[in-house]
Amino acid sequence: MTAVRPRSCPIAGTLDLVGERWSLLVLREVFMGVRRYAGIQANTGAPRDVLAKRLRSLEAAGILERHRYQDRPQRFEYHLTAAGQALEPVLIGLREWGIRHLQDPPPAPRFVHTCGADVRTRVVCGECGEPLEGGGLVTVLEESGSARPA
Amino acid sequence: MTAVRPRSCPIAGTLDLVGERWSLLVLREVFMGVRRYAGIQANTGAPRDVLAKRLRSLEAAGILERHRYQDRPQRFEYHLTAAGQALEPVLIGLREWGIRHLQDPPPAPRFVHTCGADVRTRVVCGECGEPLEGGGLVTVLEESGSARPA
DNA sequence: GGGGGTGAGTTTGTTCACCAAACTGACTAT
DNA sequence: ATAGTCAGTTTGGTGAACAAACTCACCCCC
Repeated sequence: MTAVRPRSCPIAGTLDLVGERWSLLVLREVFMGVRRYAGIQANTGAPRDVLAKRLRSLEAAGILERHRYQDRPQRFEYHLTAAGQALEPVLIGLREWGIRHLQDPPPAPRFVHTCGADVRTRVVCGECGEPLEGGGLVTVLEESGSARPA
Repeated sequence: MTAVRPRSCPIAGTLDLVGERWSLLVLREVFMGVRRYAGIQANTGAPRDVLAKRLRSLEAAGILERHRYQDRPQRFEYHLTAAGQALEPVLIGLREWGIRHLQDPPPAPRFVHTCGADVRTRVVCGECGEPLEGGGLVTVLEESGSARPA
Protein backbone atom coordinates (compact mmCIF):
# COMPACT_ATOMS: atom_id res chain seq x y z
CA MET A 1 0.00 0.00 0.00
CA THR A 2 1.49 3.32 -1.05
CA ALA A 3 1.46 5.78 1.84
CA VAL A 4 -0.99 8.62 1.43
CA ARG A 5 0.95 11.86 1.82
CA PRO A 6 -1.17 14.63 0.38
CA ARG A 7 1.07 17.26 -1.13
CA SER A 8 0.78 20.52 0.69
CA CYS A 9 1.13 23.04 -2.08
CA PRO A 10 -0.18 26.52 -2.80
CA ILE A 11 -2.68 25.18 -5.33
CA ALA A 12 -4.25 23.00 -2.64
CA GLY A 13 -4.07 25.84 -0.12
CA THR A 14 -5.84 28.22 -2.47
CA LEU A 15 -8.49 25.64 -3.27
CA ASP A 16 -9.13 25.22 0.44
CA LEU A 17 -10.21 28.86 0.45
CA VAL A 18 -12.02 29.26 -2.86
CA GLY A 19 -12.40 25.74 -4.20
CA GLU A 20 -15.86 25.03 -2.88
CA ARG A 21 -18.82 24.89 -5.13
CA TRP A 22 -20.07 28.48 -4.84
CA SER A 23 -17.05 30.54 -3.80
CA LEU A 24 -15.73 31.39 -7.23
CA LEU A 25 -19.22 32.17 -8.51
CA VAL A 26 -19.67 34.58 -5.62
CA LEU A 27 -16.40 36.21 -6.61
CA ARG A 28 -17.51 36.36 -10.23
CA GLU A 29 -20.52 38.39 -9.12
CA VAL A 30 -18.50 40.75 -6.99
CA PHE A 31 -16.11 41.24 -9.91
CA MET A 32 -19.12 42.09 -12.03
CA GLY A 33 -20.20 44.74 -9.55
CA VAL A 34 -22.96 42.78 -7.78
CA ARG A 35 -22.09 43.39 -4.16
CA ARG A 36 -25.21 42.62 -2.15
CA TYR A 37 -26.61 39.43 -0.77
CA ALA A 38 -29.84 39.37 -2.79
CA GLY A 39 -28.11 39.95 -6.11
CA ILE A 40 -25.40 37.42 -5.48
CA GLN A 41 -27.98 34.88 -4.40
CA ALA A 42 -30.14 35.46 -7.47
CA ASN A 43 -27.27 35.35 -9.96
CA THR A 44 -25.45 32.34 -8.55
CA GLY A 45 -28.42 30.27 -7.41
CA ALA A 46 -26.60 29.32 -4.22
CA PRO A 47 -28.86 28.24 -1.34
CA ARG A 48 -29.27 31.10 1.10
CA ASP A 49 -27.67 29.42 4.06
CA VAL A 50 -24.72 28.19 2.03
CA LEU A 51 -24.24 31.66 0.58
CA ALA A 52 -24.16 33.19 4.05
CA LYS A 53 -21.56 30.63 5.10
CA ARG A 54 -19.42 31.25 1.99
CA LEU A 55 -19.51 35.00 2.44
CA ARG A 56 -18.28 34.54 6.01
CA SER A 57 -15.50 32.21 4.97
CA LEU A 58 -14.37 34.44 2.10
CA GLU A 59 -14.31 37.31 4.57
CA ALA A 60 -12.32 35.23 7.05
CA ALA A 61 -9.89 34.35 4.26
CA GLY A 62 -9.26 38.03 3.58
CA ILE A 63 -10.73 37.85 0.09
CA LEU A 64 -13.88 39.89 0.70
CA GLU A 65 -14.62 42.77 3.03
CA ARG A 66 -18.03 43.49 4.46
CA HIS A 67 -18.94 47.17 4.42
CA ARG A 68 -22.04 48.46 6.21
CA TYR A 69 -23.87 50.82 3.90
CA GLN A 70 -26.86 51.46 6.16
CA ASP A 71 -27.84 51.02 9.80
CA ARG A 72 -31.25 49.95 11.08
CA PRO A 73 -31.54 47.51 9.56
CA GLN A 74 -27.87 46.85 9.11
CA ARG A 75 -27.10 46.18 5.49
CA PHE A 76 -23.79 45.19 4.01
CA GLU A 77 -21.94 45.19 0.73
CA TYR A 78 -19.16 42.80 -0.11
CA HIS A 79 -16.04 44.24 -1.65
CA LEU A 80 -12.86 42.66 -2.91
CA THR A 81 -9.71 43.12 -0.92
CA ALA A 82 -6.40 43.35 -2.75
CA ALA A 83 -6.05 39.60 -2.28
CA GLY A 84 -9.52 39.14 -3.79
CA GLN A 85 -8.64 41.31 -6.77
CA ALA A 86 -5.60 39.10 -7.25
CA LEU A 87 -7.89 36.16 -8.05
CA GLU A 88 -8.88 37.86 -11.29
CA PRO A 89 -6.49 35.81 -13.45
CA VAL A 90 -8.07 32.61 -12.13
CA LEU A 91 -11.58 33.73 -13.04
CA ILE A 92 -10.46 34.96 -16.43
CA GLY A 93 -8.65 31.68 -17.00
CA LEU A 94 -11.77 29.69 -16.20
CA ARG A 95 -13.84 31.94 -18.42
CA GLU A 96 -11.41 31.66 -21.30
CA TRP A 97 -11.25 27.89 -21.02
CA GLY A 98 -15.04 27.66 -20.98
CA ILE A 99 -15.38 29.79 -24.08
CA ARG A 100 -12.90 27.65 -25.99
CA HIS A 101 -13.56 24.18 -24.71
CA LEU A 102 -17.12 23.81 -23.46
CA GLN A 103 -19.27 21.74 -25.80
CA ASP A 104 -21.92 24.47 -25.91
CA PRO A 105 -20.43 27.67 -24.53
CA PRO A 106 -23.02 29.86 -22.82
CA PRO A 107 -23.03 33.61 -23.42
CA ALA A 108 -20.04 35.06 -21.63
CA PRO A 109 -20.05 38.19 -19.55
CA ARG A 110 -17.30 40.20 -21.11
CA PHE A 111 -14.18 41.25 -19.31
CA VAL A 112 -12.91 43.91 -21.64
CA HIS A 113 -9.93 46.12 -21.89
CA THR A 114 -10.62 49.84 -22.09
CA CYS A 115 -9.86 49.52 -25.80
CA GLY A 116 -12.99 47.37 -26.10
CA ALA A 117 -11.37 43.97 -26.71
CA ASP A 118 -11.78 40.89 -24.55
CA VAL A 119 -8.99 40.13 -22.12
CA ARG A 120 -7.23 36.79 -21.91
CA THR A 121 -4.65 35.11 -19.71
CA ARG A 122 -1.17 34.34 -20.76
CA VAL A 123 1.43 32.21 -19.05
CA VAL A 124 4.74 34.02 -19.15
CA CYS A 125 8.18 33.48 -17.76
CA GLY A 126 8.35 35.35 -14.45
CA GLU A 127 11.76 36.65 -15.23
CA CYS A 128 12.19 37.28 -18.92
CA GLY A 129 8.45 37.77 -19.55
CA GLU A 130 8.56 35.54 -22.60
CA PRO A 131 5.17 33.91 -23.30
CA LEU A 132 5.02 30.13 -22.99
CA GLU A 133 2.57 28.65 -25.45
CA GLY A 134 2.40 25.11 -24.09
CA GLY A 135 6.08 24.43 -24.71
CA GLY A 136 9.15 25.22 -22.67
CA LEU A 137 7.46 24.36 -19.40
CA VAL A 138 8.95 22.00 -16.86
CA THR A 139 7.62 20.96 -13.50
CA VAL A 140 10.11 20.42 -10.74
CA LEU A 141 9.17 18.35 -7.73
CA GLU A 142 10.81 20.00 -4.76
CA GLU A 143 10.86 16.98 -2.46
CA SER A 144 12.74 14.66 -4.79
CA GLY A 145 14.67 17.21 -6.77
CA SER A 146 13.79 15.29 -9.91
CA ALA A 147 12.39 17.05 -12.94
CA ARG A 148 10.00 15.66 -15.50
CA PRO A 149 8.67 17.27 -18.63
CA ALA A 150 5.04 18.42 -18.51
CA MET B 1 -38.40 38.38 -3.53
CA THR B 2 -35.84 38.73 -6.27
CA ALA B 3 -36.18 35.94 -8.83
CA VAL B 4 -33.36 33.42 -8.80
CA ARG B 5 -31.91 33.24 -12.30
CA PRO B 6 -28.49 31.66 -12.07
CA ARG B 7 -26.25 33.15 -14.71
CA SER B 8 -25.20 30.57 -17.23
CA CYS B 9 -21.68 31.63 -18.08
CA PRO B 10 -18.47 29.90 -19.11
CA ILE B 11 -17.00 30.30 -15.64
CA ALA B 12 -19.91 28.35 -14.17
CA GLY B 13 -19.73 25.82 -16.99
CA THR B 14 -16.04 25.23 -16.45
CA LEU B 15 -16.55 24.89 -12.71
CA ASP B 16 -19.22 22.26 -13.38
CA LEU B 17 -16.44 20.18 -14.94
CA VAL B 18 -13.44 20.91 -12.74
CA GLY B 19 -14.85 22.79 -9.76
CA GLU B 20 -15.32 19.85 -7.44
CA ARG B 21 -13.09 19.30 -4.49
CA TRP B 22 -10.51 16.95 -6.02
CA SER B 23 -10.61 17.59 -9.75
CA LEU B 24 -8.02 20.34 -9.94
CA LEU B 25 -5.71 18.49 -7.58
CA VAL B 26 -5.92 15.46 -9.86
CA LEU B 27 -4.99 17.70 -12.76
CA ARG B 28 -2.11 19.17 -10.78
CA GLU B 29 -0.70 15.67 -10.38
CA VAL B 30 -1.09 14.83 -14.05
CA PHE B 31 0.61 18.12 -14.94
CA MET B 32 3.43 17.10 -12.63
CA GLY B 33 3.82 13.82 -14.45
CA VAL B 34 2.01 11.55 -11.98
CA ARG B 35 -0.30 9.61 -14.27
CA ARG B 36 -1.36 6.50 -12.38
CA TYR B 37 -4.11 5.86 -9.91
CA ALA B 38 -1.94 4.99 -6.92
CA GLY B 39 0.28 8.03 -7.26
CA ILE B 40 -2.59 10.41 -7.77
CA GLN B 41 -4.37 8.93 -4.79
CA ALA B 42 -1.33 9.18 -2.55
CA ASN B 43 -0.44 12.74 -3.53
CA THR B 44 -3.92 14.21 -3.41
CA GLY B 45 -5.35 12.26 -0.49
CA ALA B 46 -8.65 11.82 -2.31
CA PRO B 47 -10.76 8.87 -1.13
CA ARG B 48 -10.39 6.00 -3.57
CA ASP B 49 -13.99 5.87 -4.69
CA VAL B 50 -14.18 9.60 -5.16
CA LEU B 51 -10.95 9.54 -7.14
CA ALA B 52 -12.32 6.85 -9.43
CA LYS B 53 -15.44 8.94 -9.97
CA ARG B 54 -13.45 12.10 -10.70
CA LEU B 55 -11.18 10.32 -13.18
CA ARG B 56 -14.28 9.10 -15.00
CA SER B 57 -15.87 12.52 -15.08
CA LEU B 58 -12.68 14.25 -16.21
CA GLU B 59 -12.44 11.66 -18.95
CA ALA B 60 -16.07 12.22 -19.92
CA ALA B 61 -15.41 15.96 -20.02
CA GLY B 62 -12.60 15.43 -22.52
CA ILE B 63 -9.96 16.70 -20.12
CA LEU B 64 -8.17 13.42 -19.47
CA GLU B 65 -7.60 10.37 -21.64
CA ARG B 66 -7.18 6.88 -20.27
CA HIS B 67 -4.38 4.94 -21.95
CA ARG B 68 -3.89 1.22 -21.29
CA TYR B 69 -0.23 0.59 -20.64
CA GLN B 70 -0.52 -3.12 -19.84
CA ASP B 71 -3.00 -5.98 -20.21
CA ARG B 72 -3.65 -8.71 -17.65
CA PRO B 73 -4.27 -7.03 -15.40
CA GLN B 74 -5.42 -4.02 -17.33
CA ARG B 75 -3.66 -0.91 -16.10
CA PHE B 76 -4.19 2.63 -17.21
CA GLU B 77 -2.44 5.95 -17.28
CA TYR B 78 -4.23 9.26 -17.38
CA HIS B 79 -3.02 11.82 -19.87
CA LEU B 80 -4.06 15.37 -20.58
CA THR B 81 -5.95 16.08 -23.77
CA ALA B 82 -5.41 19.40 -25.53
CA ALA B 83 -8.37 20.72 -23.56
CA GLY B 84 -6.75 19.50 -20.36
CA GLN B 85 -3.47 21.18 -21.26
CA ALA B 86 -5.44 24.37 -21.75
CA LEU B 87 -6.29 24.41 -18.03
CA GLU B 88 -2.67 25.15 -17.26
CA PRO B 89 -3.21 28.89 -16.80
CA VAL B 90 -5.88 28.19 -14.18
CA LEU B 91 -3.56 25.97 -12.15
CA ILE B 92 -0.70 28.40 -12.46
CA GLY B 93 -3.02 31.22 -11.43
CA LEU B 94 -4.11 29.32 -8.32
CA ARG B 95 -0.50 28.47 -7.51
CA GLU B 96 0.63 32.04 -7.94
CA TRP B 97 -2.16 33.38 -5.75
CA GLY B 98 -1.35 30.87 -3.04
CA ILE B 99 2.31 31.81 -3.04
CA ARG B 100 1.52 35.48 -2.70
CA HIS B 101 -1.55 35.51 -0.51
CA LEU B 102 -1.70 32.46 1.71
CA GLN B 103 -0.95 33.23 5.34
CA ASP B 104 1.68 30.51 5.45
CA PRO B 105 2.52 29.45 1.90
CA PRO B 106 3.53 25.80 1.67
CA PRO B 107 6.49 24.79 -0.47
CA ALA B 108 5.44 25.13 -4.08
CA PRO B 109 6.14 22.64 -6.82
CA ARG B 110 7.86 24.75 -9.39
CA PHE B 111 6.52 25.36 -12.85
CA VAL B 112 9.58 26.70 -14.55
CA HIS B 113 10.48 28.08 -17.90
CA THR B 114 13.32 26.36 -19.73
CA CYS B 115 15.45 29.33 -18.69
CA GLY B 116 15.00 28.18 -15.08
CA ALA B 117 12.70 30.94 -13.80
CA ASP B 118 9.22 30.43 -12.35
CA VAL B 119 6.32 31.08 -14.66
CA ARG B 120 3.42 33.37 -13.82
CA THR B 121 0.10 34.39 -15.32
CA ARG B 122 -0.61 37.71 -16.83
CA VAL B 123 -3.92 39.19 -17.90
CA VAL B 124 -3.51 40.82 -21.26
CA CYS B 125 -5.75 42.49 -23.80
CA GLY B 126 -6.77 39.81 -26.29
CA GLU B 127 -6.24 42.16 -29.17
CA CYS B 128 -3.41 44.54 -28.51
CA GLY B 129 -1.67 42.24 -26.03
CA GLU B 130 -1.13 45.06 -23.59
CA PRO B 131 -0.88 43.81 -19.99
CA LEU B 132 -3.61 44.90 -17.59
CA GLU B 133 -2.31 45.34 -14.08
CA GLY B 134 -5.61 45.67 -12.25
CA GLY B 135 -6.63 48.81 -14.10
CA GLY B 136 -8.33 49.32 -17.43
CA LEU B 137 -10.69 46.40 -16.92
CA VAL B 138 -14.43 46.68 -17.39
CA THR B 139 -17.08 44.00 -17.03
CA VAL B 140 -19.97 44.14 -19.44
CA LEU B 141 -23.19 42.35 -18.60
CA GLU B 142 -24.48 40.93 -21.86
CA GLU B 143 -28.14 40.59 -20.85
CA SER B 144 -28.66 44.20 -19.79
CA GLY B 145 -26.11 45.86 -21.97
CA SER B 146 -25.05 47.95 -19.00
CA ALA B 147 -21.42 48.31 -18.09
CA ARG B 148 -19.98 48.84 -14.65
CA PRO B 149 -16.41 49.38 -13.61
CA ALA B 150 -14.72 46.44 -11.90
C1' DG C 1 -52.62 51.32 11.63
C1' DG C 2 -53.04 47.40 8.55
C1' DG C 3 -51.26 45.07 4.45
C1' DG C 4 -47.71 44.23 1.32
C1' DG C 5 -42.90 44.23 0.06
C1' DT C 6 -37.69 43.93 0.60
C1' DG C 7 -33.24 42.63 2.30
C1' DA C 8 -30.45 39.58 4.84
C1' DG C 9 -30.19 36.20 6.74
C1' DT C 10 -31.60 31.68 10.19
C1' DT C 11 -34.18 27.45 11.03
C1' DT C 12 -35.93 23.01 9.74
C1' DG C 13 -36.07 18.61 7.88
C1' DT C 14 -34.55 15.66 4.12
C1' DT C 15 -31.41 13.93 0.80
C1' DC C 16 -27.17 13.17 -1.05
C1' DA C 17 -22.28 13.06 -1.59
C1' DC C 18 -18.18 12.33 0.89
C1' DC C 19 -15.56 9.60 3.67
C1' DA C 20 -12.73 5.61 5.74
C1' DA C 21 -12.27 1.05 5.75
C1' DA C 22 -12.90 -3.39 4.01
C1' DC C 23 -13.12 -6.18 0.07
C1' DT C 24 -12.14 -8.01 -4.88
C1' DG C 25 -9.57 -9.78 -8.73
C1' DA C 26 -5.67 -10.18 -11.36
C1' DC C 27 -1.42 -10.40 -11.07
C1' DT C 28 4.11 -10.41 -9.10
C1' DA C 29 7.71 -11.56 -5.86
C1' DT C 30 9.86 -14.73 -2.50
C1' DA D 1 2.13 -20.89 -0.24
C1' DT D 2 2.22 -16.47 1.56
C1' DA D 3 2.58 -11.78 1.15
C1' DG D 4 2.27 -7.65 -1.48
C1' DT D 5 0.74 -4.36 -5.32
C1' DC D 6 -2.42 -2.06 -8.31
C1' DA D 7 -6.81 -0.32 -9.48
C1' DG D 8 -10.45 -0.06 -8.37
C1' DT D 9 -15.72 -1.41 -6.05
C1' DT D 10 -18.62 -2.09 -2.04
C1' DT D 11 -20.37 -0.91 2.40
C1' DG D 12 -22.18 1.72 6.01
C1' DG D 13 -22.07 6.04 8.67
C1' DT D 14 -21.82 11.18 9.01
C1' DG D 15 -21.81 15.79 7.75
C1' DA D 16 -22.91 19.06 4.29
C1' DA D 17 -25.92 20.70 0.85
C1' DC D 18 -30.39 21.64 -0.37
C1' DA D 19 -35.27 23.77 -0.75
C1' DA D 20 -38.63 25.82 1.67
C1' DA D 21 -40.40 28.15 5.43
C1' DC D 22 -39.62 31.39 8.91
C1' DT D 23 -37.69 35.70 11.37
C1' DC D 24 -36.61 40.37 12.09
C1' DA D 25 -36.18 45.01 11.01
C1' DC D 26 -37.42 48.01 8.37
C1' DC D 27 -40.15 50.97 4.22
C1' DC D 28 -44.18 52.43 1.57
C1' DC D 29 -48.84 53.46 0.81
C1' DC D 30 -53.51 53.70 1.39
